[in-house]
Amino acid sequence: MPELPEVEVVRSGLAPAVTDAVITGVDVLDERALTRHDRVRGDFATLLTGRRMLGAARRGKFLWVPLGSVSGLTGTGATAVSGRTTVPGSIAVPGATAASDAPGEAILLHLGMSGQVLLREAGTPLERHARVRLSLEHPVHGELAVHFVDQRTFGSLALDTLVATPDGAAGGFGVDLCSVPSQVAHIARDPLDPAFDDMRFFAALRARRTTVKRALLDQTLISGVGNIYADEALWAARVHFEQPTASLSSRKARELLAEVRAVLQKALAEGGTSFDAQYVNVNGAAGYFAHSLNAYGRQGQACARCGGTIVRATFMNRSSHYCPRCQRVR
DNA sequence: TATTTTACCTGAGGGC
DNA sequence: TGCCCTCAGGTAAAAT
Repeated sequence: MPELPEVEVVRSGLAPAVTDAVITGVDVLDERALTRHDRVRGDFATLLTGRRMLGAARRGKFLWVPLGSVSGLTGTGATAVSGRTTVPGSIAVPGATAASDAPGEAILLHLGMSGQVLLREAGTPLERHARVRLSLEHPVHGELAVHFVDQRTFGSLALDTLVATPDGAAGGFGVDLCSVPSQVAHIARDPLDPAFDDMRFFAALRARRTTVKRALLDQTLISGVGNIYADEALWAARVHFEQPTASLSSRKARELLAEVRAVLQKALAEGGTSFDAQYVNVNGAAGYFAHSLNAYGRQGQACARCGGTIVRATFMNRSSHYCPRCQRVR
């Protein structure tokens, strides 16, 4: 499932292909892929066509592509047929940097449960669950296509407005701009973000009247952590998933945050976690971190640390995996 | 206001 | 073989 490492793998693969590319066409194959897009702003395809992409950024599990101004050719021939908007002719503007390129908008993207962003050569046949296709003209790589593929349709794209970050730091990983899409503004920074405030996180943990795994999954407290890496970090820190946050000692809270960072970084180094075809990088390749899991999905198997048996418990209508011998509520 | 629960969604896999 | 049911889980809205 796409959590921070998987989304970062997608971002880093996407960035070189989209930076300075111009969107020459947008195919919306399934409107459900645009549930985050506010139709009042206008038609998604029309709004995007002719825009220049300035890079690829990420905070937690959210991705966004800041956009430059509409190219000079937009409005000279953009057509929309059955959801397809196309600007005829070459509209690549390599190296163009106008004052109007100040990014005020971005393509927002969330992979949901099963979303994939695939980088394809122009004309590549669409995948079975392809929802949106962006056709690009890149000054170096030429014609490219970005396919947004999503089996369960929990993922979504939108054109969103960028808003300033309250702390004045860069909005996310991959950009220097001190702004984030409005739909990401309420999401906390992720623990790999240099601007993540450890002390603020610890204070929030103490103030919450909840349990530790709920807190780790709360994207307004710390972003990027999902069910898999929450279980792994809790296992590594020897913390039970139902430990009340207010009862965590300062030392244990620091240890837990360190383990969250460690597990995310290790997963990132291994290309993310793939259990099936639901997570792949922009080239369609799977990650290897599933081989390194110590708790998630290992119910009935021996704990690698103490030899106890890993248990799967029901938690928030999903699952939680832990070792009852070395992860106890204290 | 803070926290918890539910809806959304599709395909794989198991049981009959 | 085919049908039905359960399960997976991130986000946001609804409920408590």
